[in-house]
Amino acid sequence: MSLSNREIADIFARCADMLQIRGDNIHRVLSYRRAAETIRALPRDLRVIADEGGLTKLKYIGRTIAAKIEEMLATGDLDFYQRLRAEVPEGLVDIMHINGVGPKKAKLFWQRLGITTIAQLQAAAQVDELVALPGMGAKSQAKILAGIEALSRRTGRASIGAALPAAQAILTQLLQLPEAQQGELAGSIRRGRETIGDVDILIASAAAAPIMRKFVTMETVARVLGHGPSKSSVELLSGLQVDLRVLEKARWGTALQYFTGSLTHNVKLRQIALEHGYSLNEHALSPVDEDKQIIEDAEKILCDSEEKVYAALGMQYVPPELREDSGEIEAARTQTLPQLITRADIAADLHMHTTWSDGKQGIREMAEACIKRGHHSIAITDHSRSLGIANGLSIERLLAQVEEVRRVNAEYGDRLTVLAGTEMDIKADGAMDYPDEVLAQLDFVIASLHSGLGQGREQITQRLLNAIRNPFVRMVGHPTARQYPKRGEVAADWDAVIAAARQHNTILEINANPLRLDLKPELARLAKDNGALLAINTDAHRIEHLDLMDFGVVTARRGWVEARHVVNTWSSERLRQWLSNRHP
DNA sequence: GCCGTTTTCGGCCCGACTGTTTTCAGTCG
Repeated sequence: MSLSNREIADIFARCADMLQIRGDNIHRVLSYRRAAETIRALPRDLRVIADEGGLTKLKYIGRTIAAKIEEMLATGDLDFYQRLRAEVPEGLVDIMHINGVGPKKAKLFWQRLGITTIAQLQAAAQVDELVALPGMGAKSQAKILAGIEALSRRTGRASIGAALPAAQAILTQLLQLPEAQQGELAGSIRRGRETIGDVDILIASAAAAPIMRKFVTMETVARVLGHGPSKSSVELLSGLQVDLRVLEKARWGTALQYFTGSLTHNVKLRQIALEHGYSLNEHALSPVDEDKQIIEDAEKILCDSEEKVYAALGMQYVPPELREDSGEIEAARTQTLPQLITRADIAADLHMHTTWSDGKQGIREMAEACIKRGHHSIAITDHSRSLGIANGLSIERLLAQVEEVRRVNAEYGDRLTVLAGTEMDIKADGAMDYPDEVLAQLDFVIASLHSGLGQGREQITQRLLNAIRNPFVRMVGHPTARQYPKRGEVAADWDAVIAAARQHNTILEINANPLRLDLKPELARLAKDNGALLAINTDAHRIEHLDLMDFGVVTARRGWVEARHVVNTWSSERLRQWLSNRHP
């Protein structure tokens, strides 16, 4: 049996943890961890890349790790991993993920008390066995117990759709304090990642204490995890962890850059700083000598904006969404970063539902709301007849809706173009849910996967290709069908899907709903690099959902997407023109 | 174990907080 990208990444991550517990060279440990991250973010199947002989061209994958990938692809297992497991009990990896426990403590519990599972550790803590260990005490033991409880409460990472409003609410509260001069969200939320581990907030102020005090006493705080003069951490009642840092306004640029990350982006930036003769940290650029030691009495460069940090390193300003060490550093050094799409470029929304199927508002209400949001065109795309649970439209109802849409469209004249469409199911057997003669009467046909999502790679790929090749299908909706945290993405040959989409001029959607964000950034980037058209749509089921567009735009930006790649940035005229041509 | 606009060898980011310590190790981001 063969292993998926995800499973291979997990095995490397576990190897890294076990190597670290064993006490191996930390840089060797980091190599495995970086390789795992590379594989996790990969938009393509490792097997395909391996067959092309391209494994060692991937970031942080050299000859040794490539050989291990080959072994896993061929045998479904990794001898190196099995040997590590024989040496280091695997339960220690879980123990290491308890907040406050690292590799050293995990090893200590194992070697002194024979503990190899979280349950054993919890039991030992409950009968005060940990306090006697070197470097441990009553507080450490209590912290570990709390950490175990937190781990069981934790449902994993929060969706950005849930985390962003919570984070903004806290930022707003803190900015109301007279001592707060400036504030912003940092970390993965600022980079627009689909899921958020914890929230980072930065405030500029000359007086940190009152801001920290306010932060740790907010009514949404469940417990205070740390409380120092420049940094505090809390866990909210919702389980979300929030970190706050307060700093001088003069150092705002270095601090915001530092705390926005990502880790690997920052590591590279620091290396570039050293090439320029500076040590870069959250406080300043500090001149260094030949041994890379900071020259104590030399004058440091303070940056009050991120632009100044990048400029000091001879680089273009890198938008936060690109800071993932996926080529943006190199592009910024050669002044060749893309001109990323912005919310202002979006002029249409081509995927939304109404009361005809499972939406909450009628066609006119959605149309009015879209005019308010500045769109020149929308597509009404209710569910098709197979999706009974969503009140999908029979052919008769669909044709009645088309008439209704035509009337509404006529009423709006030049103010708004309302396209008659459908979000049609790609059925489990690969057939389209409406016959071609019905589809021919529509302006905009979306085809989406809603059922049979557990099928194998070949079958799913074939279903997507059927849709893409259908002459009436204009777009594939939420192509991977993932829904966070309910289900992962379907397995498919995305190279083939994207190539067909390009050949047949079929749009691939970036669905803006924060639970989907599908295509994900890596696939969106692959799609635009290979010449496929994209659209960013809200899939709104009610008026408020129309405002989720920002999440889609951020996801597109993370995929290096420019306005020219996205159909719903086009003018009304160009869109009409494009739709009037039957595609090949 | 990876990587290379000084390098195929010798590096690999660095500061804040906590708890246990009397000057520091471990953890975290």
